[in-house]
Amino acid sequence: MTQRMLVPPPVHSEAAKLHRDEVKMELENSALWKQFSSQGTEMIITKKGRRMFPGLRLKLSGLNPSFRYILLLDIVPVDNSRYRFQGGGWQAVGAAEARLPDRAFIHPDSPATGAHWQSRTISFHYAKLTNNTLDTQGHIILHSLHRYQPRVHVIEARDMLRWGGGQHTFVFPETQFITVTAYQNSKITDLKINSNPFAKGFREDGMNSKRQRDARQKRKVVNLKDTLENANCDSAEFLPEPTSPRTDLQALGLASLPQPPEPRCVFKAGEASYQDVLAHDQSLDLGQSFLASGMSDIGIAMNHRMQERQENEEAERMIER
DNA sequence: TCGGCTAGCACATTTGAAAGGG
DNA sequence: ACCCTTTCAAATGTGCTAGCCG
Repeated sequence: MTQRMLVPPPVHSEAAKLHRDEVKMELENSALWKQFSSQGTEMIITKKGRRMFPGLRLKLSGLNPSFRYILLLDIVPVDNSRYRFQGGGWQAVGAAEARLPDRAFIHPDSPATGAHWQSRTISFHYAKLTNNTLDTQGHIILHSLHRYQPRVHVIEARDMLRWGGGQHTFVFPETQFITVTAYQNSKITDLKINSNPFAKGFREDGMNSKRQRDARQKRKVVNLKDTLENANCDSAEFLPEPTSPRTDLQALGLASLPQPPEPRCVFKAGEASYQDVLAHDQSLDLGQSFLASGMSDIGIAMNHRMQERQENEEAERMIER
C-alpha cells in the first residue's frame, strides 16, 4: 500500500491562493485546540470507540450555495514513529505499527447544499476513535501511542464518483494529537476535565473530584470497620487490602507536595510547517479508504439520499405553495 | 518487573418520551 | 387537537482505578 503524502503544497503558490479565495474553512474552537496542543494533545481511544475532545468545530465559506457537498473527516499518521511519554514529554521510541486501512467519517448531513454548510457550525463530534482493528461500528481505527493529524475534505457531490476532482482538503496543525488508552500527561487530564462538560464530575467541586473520592474511600473504610466491629470479628484479619501507593499519598494529602521540575517537552505541536492549508493537489485516495459511516458503497447510498432529499424538498416547496 | 490495555465504577450530560397545563 | 413546558428515566460520555496480560 502506498503511503499518502501528508504535507500539502506550499501555501503561497498562486494556485493555492486563488483557491483559498474560493473555499475557506475556519476552525472555530482553534483557541481551545491550541491550549491542548501547547501541552501535547492526547486523545483516548477505546475498544468501543471514543469521541474526540476537543471536537472539530468548523465554519465553511466560499461554497456555491446551490451545489451539494459531502464533508469527510479522516485521520492520518504524522510520521512513522511510535511514542512514549517519558520525562514529562513525548518521545519517539521506535517504528510505527503497520498502517491500518484508512477510514473516513462522512458528516451525517452529507450531502447538503453549500447554503446548508455555510449557515451553521459544522461539528464532527459524532466521529469516534477506536483501537479495535476488527471494529465493525465504522469508527476510525488508530494505533495507540502514535501521532495523528485530522483532515477535513469538502467534495462536490457531483464529483463523488470521480474522486480527486473538485475536492478541498483542510488541515489544522493545532489538531494534531497522540492516541492513548490512558492519559499520560496530567496537564492534559486537567484541561479535559475543566473544558469537557461530561467530565464535570471530576472537577475540584465535583462529586468525583480527588477530594470527594478520597473522602468516600475513607468513609468506606470506616463503615467496613464499624460493620466488622459490630459483627464482633477479628477486624485485623478482614481489613481491606492496602490501596495503591498513589491513593495512599493522596489520602495523606501528599498530592500537594511540590511537583518535580517540568522537563522539556519534546513534542512541540506548534512546529508543524503548514497551517490551514488547502491540499488541493493531494487527492483524497478514497480508493484505499473504507468509509466509516457504514456506507461502504458511498455512490449508491449518496445517490439514494440525494434523491430522497430532493423529493423531500420538492414536497416542502409544494406545501409552501 | 513494567508498560499498556480493559472492564467496571460513579457521576454528569444529553436525549426522548410521557404527562400536564393553557 | 395543538403547542409548550416540565419531569423523568434511559442512554451516553467522562476520567479513574484495579487488575490483567504480554
